[in-house]
Amino acid sequence: MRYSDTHKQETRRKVVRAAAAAVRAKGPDGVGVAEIMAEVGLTHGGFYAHFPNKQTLVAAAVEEAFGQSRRRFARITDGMTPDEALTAFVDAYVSADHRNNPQRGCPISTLAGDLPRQGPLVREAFDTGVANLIAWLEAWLPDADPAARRSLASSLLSEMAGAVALARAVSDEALAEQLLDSSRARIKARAGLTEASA
Amino acid sequence: MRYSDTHKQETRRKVVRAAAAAVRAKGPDGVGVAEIMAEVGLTHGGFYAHFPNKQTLVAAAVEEAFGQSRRRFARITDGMTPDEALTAFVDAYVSADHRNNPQRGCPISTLAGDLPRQGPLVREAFDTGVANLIAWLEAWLPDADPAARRSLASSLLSEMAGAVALARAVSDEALAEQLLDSSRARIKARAGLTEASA
DNA sequence: TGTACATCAGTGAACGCGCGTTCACTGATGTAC
DNA sequence: TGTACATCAGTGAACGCGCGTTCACTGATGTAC
Repeated sequence: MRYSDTHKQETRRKVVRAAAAAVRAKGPDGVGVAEIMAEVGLTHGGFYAHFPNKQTLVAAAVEEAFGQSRRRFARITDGMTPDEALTAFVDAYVSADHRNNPQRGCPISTLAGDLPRQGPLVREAFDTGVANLIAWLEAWLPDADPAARRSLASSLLSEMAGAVALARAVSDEALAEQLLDSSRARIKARAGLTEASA
Repeated sequence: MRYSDTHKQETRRKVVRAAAAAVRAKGPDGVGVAEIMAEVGLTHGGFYAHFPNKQTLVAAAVEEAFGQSRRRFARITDGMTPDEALTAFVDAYVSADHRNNPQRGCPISTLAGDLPRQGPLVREAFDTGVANLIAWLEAWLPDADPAARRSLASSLLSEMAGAVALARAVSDEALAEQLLDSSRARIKARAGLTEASA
């Protein structure tokens, strides 16, 4: 079967999107090539018409996952003031919904632990994603000297990613909720969005 | 070969200690039973004289890892005031040394991402370790109402674990350093240990 | 317009490999006599 | 004190399985004539 000009690119896109979800849900080493191909309705043998190896797909999946998050938040926060945007971001990130849906969430909280064991292509894609997100946060933070804003952005990202990863790691629901609630309130306070209380 | 009364228990202990290091270095699914047994000078077949299955060993390894951390910090902070102890803890936790030595570090920053995919025995051991560490931190925090102290302890732990996990995840050394430096300074400030600056 | 052909995305069997687990066996040593 | 025996921690071959990757093949369709 020969296909139209764009068919191959469309298939590749579908595979990358399926991988972006699967990799976040099960980890890079927890999903198989065959599993991802089956999700798109294909067999595993065809994989190598699109990617030289699994690592390349995983790297593309990490990029796609960062891209999805970026686009979603750009859409949601469109037209908002920096304060409103940052509030929306923190509320969405440090939330039970995010905790319960890693497959469509931020790749940082899902994949950080797997990254040290990944190949250079994957790590490069991850580095870019992290640096971009820090820059994004910086841009939303209230005025201050740039170094302090950068440091605060780093610190807030570490707490956000840590809280969500920890909330997923523990099986005690009450503990998970406490971790999310505590960090959500304190992150917003630290970003100058509300007065601290919780 | 028949062995002395305590021989079996000693072997078991060695296996668990080897597993505690290996699991933190490579993740629960990244180490094999044969690899751990070989590290103790044994062959894989003997494993099942000590453990019914791999999950049980991983759970014991997680407990052992938490125990090691707890004992080390109890030793280090012995005789210190709460402020000194907390400072020592944060400085050691959010450090390049901790980042570069996951095999003898805190299991939370290493294993959080793997936990959702682990069996109930492992998750139980992890929950206990997290709850204990939060309680430990609480006890060191300056007076305030208990709910606020608990919330602050949760929040600080999330940032510490997140910063170390992120610093390991990125391959850009400068970015890793920035993540650690930012969080270390801000965590200490938040815990009332120094005036914020970085 | 119609036809023969080349293309190449996708198929599915096969590969080598490492994994967790099983099992028949070994042999040093504590114990019973 | 000396000896025969039972024990059981540890051995190493073997198992079934799933993985990433390879490869000979297929067949629908764009293209050349």
